Amino acid sequence: MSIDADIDISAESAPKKDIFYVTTPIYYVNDVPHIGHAYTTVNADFIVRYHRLAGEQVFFLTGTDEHGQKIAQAAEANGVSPQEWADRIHPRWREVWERLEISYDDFIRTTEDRHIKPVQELVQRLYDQGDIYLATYTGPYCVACEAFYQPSEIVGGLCPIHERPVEWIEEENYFFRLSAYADRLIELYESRPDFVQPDIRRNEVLSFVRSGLQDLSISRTSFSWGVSIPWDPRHVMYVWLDALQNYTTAVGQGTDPDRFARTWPADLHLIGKDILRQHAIIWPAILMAAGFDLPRKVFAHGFLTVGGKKMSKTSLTGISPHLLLDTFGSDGYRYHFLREGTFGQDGPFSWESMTARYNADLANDLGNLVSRSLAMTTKNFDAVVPAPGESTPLEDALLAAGVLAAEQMDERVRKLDPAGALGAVFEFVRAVNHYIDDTAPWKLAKDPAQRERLGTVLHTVCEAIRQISILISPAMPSASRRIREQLGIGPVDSRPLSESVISGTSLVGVKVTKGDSIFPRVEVEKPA
RNA sequence: GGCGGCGUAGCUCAGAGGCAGAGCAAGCGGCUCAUAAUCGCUGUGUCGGCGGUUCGAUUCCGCCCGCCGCUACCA
Repeated sequence: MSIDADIDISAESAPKKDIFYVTTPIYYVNDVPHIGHAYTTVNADFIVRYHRLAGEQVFFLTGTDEHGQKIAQAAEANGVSPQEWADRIHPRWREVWERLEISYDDFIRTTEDRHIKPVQELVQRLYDQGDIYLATYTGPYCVACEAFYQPSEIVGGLCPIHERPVEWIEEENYFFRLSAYADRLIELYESRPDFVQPDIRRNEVLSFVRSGLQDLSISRTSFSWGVSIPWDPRHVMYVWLDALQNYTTAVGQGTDPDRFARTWPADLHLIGKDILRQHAIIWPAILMAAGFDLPRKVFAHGFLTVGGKKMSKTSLTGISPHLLLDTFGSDGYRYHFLREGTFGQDGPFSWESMTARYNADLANDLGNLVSRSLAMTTKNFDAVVPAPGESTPLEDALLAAGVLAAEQMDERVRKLDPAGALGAVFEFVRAVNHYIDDTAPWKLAKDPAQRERLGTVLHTVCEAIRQISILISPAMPSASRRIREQLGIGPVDSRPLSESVISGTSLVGVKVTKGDSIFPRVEVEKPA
């Protein structure tokens, strides 16, 4: 026990993990952003903003993956160097994230020194300890995929994905001993069922690993646009080996031990289901080899479908985030992709359903609630929130509904159910509209004897809108801000919802300003 | 072929061994403060098909039909 006590003392001085760390994938600068990318990032931002709102310390990372053959090819086709190409494309991503109000704390680019150096150090270490070895690999290779295939997969000499001829390549490659980690990976999935979520993805990963793992080819000599292998510069790293490490290099891997200790492991790697294997198998194996802690959770969401079909690249790029942003704004955009469908499963996307949902929930229910409430406050009390008189069971019930919404939201965000979380908030919005109908303040206003009662009702409504402005802030930061401006109050505090939502009568005497509609209705016609 | 998932109201989806649910859309009514808004009321569903276990299954099991995912490196 005395030995333990000594350890405790030293542990006390060492920094401990105290930051909630969320990542998105880093996006390939080969592509311009489409709504699928934004789907991942918007959901991550919602989760992050919620945790910040609840008063937690958070670190939110996104970025761009800038190495690999496809980028070299794209650069060449455009007559510039790969680095120039990456420099030119990567702002396209930042622009979209700006417009979508993505509150990332850091944006990492894999071509930055702060990334490359620690990556090389770690890979060198894995080589030195025997996790990486040299071997000759021969097989069919698709340039577009940047990947070798199993001979059995090649149909008629064509790549199964791109349907173009594969090249038969013999290459001297470095390999990572992925197979050596199979047992530990299986143990990981079994002992921590939450590591890979949803369950269906966990099952896929588990059965894949159980079927046996081959070692992973982690270097290329056929092109040079990548992080070079430090002990053998003829080779550059396979993009995933480089890219995955963004999650650790961004938080101090090999450069800032204190920061690393406070941030790593990631609490959540949010990804699309297409890159599940890299995150659920390769990445943990690399981390095991490196001796780092493993992420707490890898969550793979589903894809958007269009017209009931899997979204193709062409249909995806056909729907630009900018087009939707022009019509619905960042709030409408974010709301739709958080609220519609079940996170984790594939879900349909259509302009019609997005418009319908926007008008029903945002314009009619919430926007109009703000509008009617502030109009009545303006008309009856010179735009100053009145002091409440005695409350009735109606007020008590509404207060309880607000508290319930906050509780349910908390529970559902932590279960990674954004749609459910917002569902709870909008149930409260409906309850407030209902309350106004029940109390009929426009009738009270006609009877001078009911002046105090009218004050109670309008105070209660304004207070409820204040609560709503807090609850929607992770989903719709701009709308939250605009509502609070009209209410005459400042930005949302960062503290537990139980405190901020239930904070009583702070609005009395505040001057409100009925401004522009928070959510103007959108016509159904889709722009050409 | 192997492993797994899905099939519930017009649409998107919840659900659970014991009287079938929500939101949207639709219809009717109320109200008039508000963004033709809000509030109330109203449906129809052989809960994919056929068997089995059970006092009782849409929920558990088997088979079948139809979609889909994974099966070595595409958000």
